[in-house]
Amino acid sequence: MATDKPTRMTARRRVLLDELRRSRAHPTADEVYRRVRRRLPTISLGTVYRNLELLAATGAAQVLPSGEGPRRYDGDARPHVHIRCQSCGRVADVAGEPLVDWHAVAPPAGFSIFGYRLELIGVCPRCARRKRKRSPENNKEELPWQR
Amino acid sequence: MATDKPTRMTARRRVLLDELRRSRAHPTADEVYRRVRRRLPTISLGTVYRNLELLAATGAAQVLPSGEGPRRYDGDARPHVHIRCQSCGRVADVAGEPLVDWHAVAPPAGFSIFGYRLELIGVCPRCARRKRKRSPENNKEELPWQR
DNA sequence: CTCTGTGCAAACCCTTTGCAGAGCA
DNA sequence: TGCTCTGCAAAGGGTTTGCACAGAG
Repeated sequence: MATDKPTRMTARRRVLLDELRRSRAHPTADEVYRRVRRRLPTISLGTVYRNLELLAATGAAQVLPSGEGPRRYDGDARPHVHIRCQSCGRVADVAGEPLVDWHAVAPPAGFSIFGYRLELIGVCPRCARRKRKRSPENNKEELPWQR
Repeated sequence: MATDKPTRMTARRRVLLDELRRSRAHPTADEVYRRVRRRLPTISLGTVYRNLELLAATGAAQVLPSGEGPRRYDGDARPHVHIRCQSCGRVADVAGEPLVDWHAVAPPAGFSIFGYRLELIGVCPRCARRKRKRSPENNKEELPWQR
């Protein structure tokens, strides 16, 4: 279950976390799976899901707060802001905390606010280039596990 | 397809939009479906999905920006902030724009920023009450289409 | 009359889960 | 040894889609 803490540091767990930390690509479970199979050819996708959730639950990694498409994971558990490419879904880290100030907002009666989810939206270099060259249509591109 | 504009105002389209506008509950497609069947008992869930996406694409409605769980729709297309209940997923409107200032942030080289997705996180009155009464466990509650 | 909209059901994508055997402490 | 972890495959939730017929303009 997602809320149980891992009690054992197994080989798969270690490799999974290592690969996640090596990547700056904020990969999906499937992308982690494909990459980690180089080192653990018999690992199963279910194990990848279980361990990513487990690592996130223990604070060793984090799940990206929402966004369209498949869930993305980040081996850097420190709180930081992300930017997501509108056209391909690629996610990158952003340096510097954007200012979010909600002291002037009025939540509906009875609601208490204790945080927020923020994600910047933009266009990644690759998609910007592609759009300039090709026609303004064709906004799809798959997201390879990069670096 | 999601990017085509509707060219005909059909009865189902009209009723769907009407019900969506009547609700303040930011319903999921399935919740819209259940409610709209009172007026259109033979409507199909597929039609609800198609039309909600279509209405959002034309600007008559909006899709809530991300969040866990099923997609939610809003009959009020004007930009405004939402707060989501951490324990039950219920969404409500927030009055007043929180300040988000990203001029001091540094996007990765080549990225251009053109917006953000922000959602406040909190606890709704119902869940706050439930937690006070019952034990601190048991965080699930289903989300009825309310109001 | 033509072309879009719709119901139906199957397909799809992503994620979770039950089970029996493998492996860590 | 005992309890967790894992692979496998099936199930599950939410959403999309192909098809043939119904309906708007």
